[in-house]
Amino acid sequence: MATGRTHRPATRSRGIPEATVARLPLYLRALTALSERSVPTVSSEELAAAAGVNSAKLRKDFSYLGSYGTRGVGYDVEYLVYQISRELGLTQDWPVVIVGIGNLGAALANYGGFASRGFRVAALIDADPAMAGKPVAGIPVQHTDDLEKIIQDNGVSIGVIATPAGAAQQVCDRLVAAGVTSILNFAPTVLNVPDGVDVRKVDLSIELQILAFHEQRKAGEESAADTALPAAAAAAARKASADQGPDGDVPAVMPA
Amino acid sequence: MATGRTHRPATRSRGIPEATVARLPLYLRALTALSERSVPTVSSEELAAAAGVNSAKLRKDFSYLGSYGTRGVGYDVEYLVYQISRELGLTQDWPVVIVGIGNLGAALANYGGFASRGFRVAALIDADPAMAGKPVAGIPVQHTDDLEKIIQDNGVSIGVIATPAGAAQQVCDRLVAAGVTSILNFAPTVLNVPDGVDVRKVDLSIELQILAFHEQRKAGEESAADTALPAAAAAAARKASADQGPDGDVPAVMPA
DNA sequence: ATATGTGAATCAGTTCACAGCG
DNA sequence: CGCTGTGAACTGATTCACATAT
Repeated sequence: MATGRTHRPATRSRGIPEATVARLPLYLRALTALSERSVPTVSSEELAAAAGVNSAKLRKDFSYLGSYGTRGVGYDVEYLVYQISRELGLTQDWPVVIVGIGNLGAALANYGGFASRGFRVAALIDADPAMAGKPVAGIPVQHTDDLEKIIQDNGVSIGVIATPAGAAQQVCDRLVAAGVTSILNFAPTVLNVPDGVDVRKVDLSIELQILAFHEQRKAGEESAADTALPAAAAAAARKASADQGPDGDVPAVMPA
Repeated sequence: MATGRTHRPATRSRGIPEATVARLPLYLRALTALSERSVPTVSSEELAAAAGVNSAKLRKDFSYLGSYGTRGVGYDVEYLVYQISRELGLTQDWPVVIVGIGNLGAALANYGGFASRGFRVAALIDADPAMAGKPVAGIPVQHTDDLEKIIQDNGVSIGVIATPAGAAQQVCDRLVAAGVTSILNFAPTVLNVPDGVDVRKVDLSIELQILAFHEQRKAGEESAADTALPAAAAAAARKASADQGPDGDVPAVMPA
């Protein structure tokens, strides 16, 4: 194996690991903050601390983009901001549609994070005829019937789904058919999409369940889970947060 | 070196990989749907398809929980629902507070995903005195001043931060000091927490930037198919702000 | 002297492929 | 048989540690 095809051309922007891509926005945010404070340069150590990662990882990440630092000195903040922005495709304008203007959709439309950084809410779409024409975040809601036309007229390639779960796949199919190739899904459903379409999901319920898992573990670390405790011990367990062993173990057991 | 932190090879299958934990809610959702349709058993193949993963991964995941399947048959739906629920800590009640009742916080309070599965919105907290007493999703908003008391009175161990970025760390510190040990952060900030506190973040802006990265690459790839000449056809899509402009370097990226 | 950039080592997660059980 | 459960191989990500450049 490994005959041939393994070596990548060392040119930048080819083959950046997914995990690295996912951290670039984090670095960018930290750098932007530094830029606003007119900090001219930053070391991998400092920047890593600001982004909440370790410095070796950060350097490795940046090495995939190219050699943008200066040995013995650090990284030029402005220059890095520009390079990362470009790498992420933020130097261009991305029109986005939000489908499903309920509580969440409306909140997203109003969310500042959308407007910043090259993302522009091009249209809001909802299935409820009563919503049609009503402005949300200053943008009139349009009816689902016109979805395809809206996508095409605005050259939209990124769609946000904030519909109820039951409608999500259907909306997704229509978005994809109309030309959308990236979807951010807030509906609690697994979306099926053809190859070439990226889906990222944001799922509140899943995040909470993951937290609950760890929370449960903290609360009863030694008692096996064989017996489902009635567990109203949550309140009692709270106080245990104060004590944390240095290298752990021997967690306080809390009887109800 | 690194102080050989051997993961605990506990007597039983304690030590479920993080990646597996993150998928359990997905399986649970698929199983719940089957359960509602009164499907008695399901194979790893079918369930994997419903959850959007591959079947080997699913079987491996389940193997960390124990041997809950029957060879030649599959998994008992009801039984698995119970086992996964228990593993995730969903057989108990988790009171949750939401801090920051703006558009997003209100949407979260109204979100159905919260109410289901053992999570209960115990309180809504906001810094705006004008909000105090106003009901959101049927729950009166309380003022930040009372945060500590609210946490303690309700035995809250999971907090959701939906404040503006500037307030998030401060809120986080107070939550942790009051006994919260799991935080779901919607604010676009890296939170610093002591050991023993779990943070998960949900960041719209980051997700969009990741999508933009892939989107940009799709656009650029159509022409650079390794064989074709550098046709200008798809170059139109790629705005080609390729290298630094002759004059200003200042990128026109505005943060928020 | 100092901090980057990167091979090499390590660790985590995924997939394979088949033994083992119903 | 069919389908689970799992060692083994593999792939990807992280961390280490130091040569390298300023």
